[in-house]
Amino acid sequence: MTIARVVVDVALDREFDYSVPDALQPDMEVGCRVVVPFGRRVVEGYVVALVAQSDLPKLKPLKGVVADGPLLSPALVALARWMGEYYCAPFEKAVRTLMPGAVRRRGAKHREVLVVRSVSTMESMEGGIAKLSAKQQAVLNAVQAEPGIRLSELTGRLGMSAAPVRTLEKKGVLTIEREATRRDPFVGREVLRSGPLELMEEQRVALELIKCTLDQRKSEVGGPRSEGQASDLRKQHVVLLYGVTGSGKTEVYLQAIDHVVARGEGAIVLVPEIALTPQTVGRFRARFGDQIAVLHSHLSDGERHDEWHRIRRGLARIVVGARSAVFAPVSRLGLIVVDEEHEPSYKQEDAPRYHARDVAVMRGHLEGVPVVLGSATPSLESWMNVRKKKYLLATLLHRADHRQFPRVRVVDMRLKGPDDKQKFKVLSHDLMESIRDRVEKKEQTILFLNRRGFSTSLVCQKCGHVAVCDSCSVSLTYHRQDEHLHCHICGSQRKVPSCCPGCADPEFKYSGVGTQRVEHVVKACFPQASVQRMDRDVTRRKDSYERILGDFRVGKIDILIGTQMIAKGLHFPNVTLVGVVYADLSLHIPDFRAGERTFQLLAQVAGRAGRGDVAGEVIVQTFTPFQPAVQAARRVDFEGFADQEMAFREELSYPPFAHLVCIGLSGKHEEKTAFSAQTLATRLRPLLGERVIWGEATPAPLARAKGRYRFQIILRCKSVKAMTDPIRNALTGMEFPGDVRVSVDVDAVSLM
DNA sequence: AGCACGCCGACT
DNA sequence: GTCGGCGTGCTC
Repeated sequence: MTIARVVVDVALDREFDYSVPDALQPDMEVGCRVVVPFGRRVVEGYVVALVAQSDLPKLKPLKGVVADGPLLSPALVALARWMGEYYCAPFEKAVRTLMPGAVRRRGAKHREVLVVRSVSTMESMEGGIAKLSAKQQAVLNAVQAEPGIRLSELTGRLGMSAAPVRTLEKKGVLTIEREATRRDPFVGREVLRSGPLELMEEQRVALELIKCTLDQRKSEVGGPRSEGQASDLRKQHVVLLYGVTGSGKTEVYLQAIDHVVARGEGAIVLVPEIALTPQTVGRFRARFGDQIAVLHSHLSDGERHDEWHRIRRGLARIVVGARSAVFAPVSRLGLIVVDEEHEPSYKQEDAPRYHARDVAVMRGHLEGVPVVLGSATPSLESWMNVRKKKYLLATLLHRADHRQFPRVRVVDMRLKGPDDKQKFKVLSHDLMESIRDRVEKKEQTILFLNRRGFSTSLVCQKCGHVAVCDSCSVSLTYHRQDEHLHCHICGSQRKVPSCCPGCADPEFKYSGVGTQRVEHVVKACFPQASVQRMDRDVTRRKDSYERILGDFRVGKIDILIGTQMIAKGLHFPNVTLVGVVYADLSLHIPDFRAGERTFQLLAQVAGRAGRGDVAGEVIVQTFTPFQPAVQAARRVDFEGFADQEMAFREELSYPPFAHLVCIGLSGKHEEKTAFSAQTLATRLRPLLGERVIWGEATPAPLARAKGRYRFQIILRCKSVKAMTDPIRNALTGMEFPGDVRVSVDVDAVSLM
């Protein structure tokens, strides 16, 4: 007798066994969607394994199999299993992660959520509004304040079960409905088709290497395995494509995909969320037309649902998407590309906290498919794998667009001599003159600063009081536009006080610089130039992102000031100057990767400058001019930087020389949370092997966020299992007081 | 997640 | 007493 191990839709972090009736036996496959009795109910789920034995003596029989075949391939089920195991997450959660919510519900073209609304006041009056209990009143107030609020959101916020809400529904005061979210199409924009470009020598070599791994796999699938010199190459299914900015990595991807598609196979291209712009997608659509499907977080559920099924049915063979697209149900997958593989946004920040690049490598391994990782500034993890000969390396050191590398100048911003006022100048003399020069020549300038707002903080000069967020341990940022103080962690905002809350003095001083301040200064210095700021505050309105970039492209804007979002992959030929206003910003975050981040950022930003005939210029303002990351960026020297940084990492057993696990605990009560962290650490410690380097339970660098206190325990070891197995053991059966939540972050990319 | 069960205080 | 509110535990 076969037994089906099933993960049910109703979220329980468990698997359930059912016996399979003979009649259903033929249709039974791993990945099938099935209907099962569950308590007094009947629910749907997925078959994740077929086994012969069960721990339980009596099993209920399966009710049925959903007709349209398995939604998950066995390879994807295996991938979920690995993911749950490796990232210390429940298997059930991993399975759910493989499927967009929009797809999970059968028959529905839309995802449905439980949404609560109050019935119109007239009707609820009949029910007698006076008779409500305190809890019910609280529910009603919350619902009236926010009609259409999600049930889960409501109960979470009020800290109660769903029972009072259901009671109110019975009374007819509220309605709880399944709400369907919007429909389909992605955009009505047409794209001009274009053919392949001619490759330069380096690109050709890179493409050949990728094709070689592709064909290797083909022969492997086709015939019996032949041992020999080829086996080395076969094991290495990952190619790191290290190519400087402008070296034409994308063209290599496109032609590799072409090769795959010609064989009737599909491909997945992962792109960082922030780079998933219409331009990027357009480039792929121009080459492959309707064969392209997109998957990213800005799609509506309906759109995601439709794209997903287009992929599954083979109507679209090539998927371009962000992180979660690594799970796209491409049948006959032939290639996975991870562009900008070093990007931290590939890490999911809630469970399962997977890294899409690493999942891609694992999926490639499970499905016998090559994986191409591309970057101008590879992660040290990938670089290490190249050194250890686990990955193959293809290098593009020349620019395909024949642009010259920009000249990078580092400007020392430290105060010299007593004449200097104790004042941080936003723009140094050098940068100012360079901008003036471009404005006169009608060339364009980009100014980069990785911080929004006007000033970092509001400081009282009398008593030193600093405006701090009530629920997060960060100082508030002053935004000039609305005269408000904003918290960049929780998003709360308040009016600027008229006098100091500490000593009632009306004198305030703003310190630190944000993009708004830069905009202000630049506008004052160059009144004749047209200046535009671009950051999350400006871009919130839909389409403004594209509009600004459009204006910049056609030359309506002379100087563009912005954060991260202008640093990535955008290419404007008339930009001949890039200024980095304050390079140290990312250097001072309390994270061992600060140097790596800074180098990557500077290298990316520098890549924006220069065109064929005019060498671009990059001016980097810094207070730490001799910092290795800054110096390496000046020379555009990734390998030199990697050598130096690797030595430091090795000495301290940091990644990539060990894996790092960060256990995070958060809660509203500081003592309870701290105590939980200490208890967990004490319980965990004796379970850890000698090879694990462990830290004490300490407050996280961001000690409080959104009203929750945060503590962490950091472990390092060459073996992930040596950490996750003890963690799982320590955690089982452990109860935490109040609202204390625990998260386990394997290969954490941010330790904030 | 949803459905019973059973314990509580507030009323006929 | 009984009834409704609401926390708790279970689902192969």
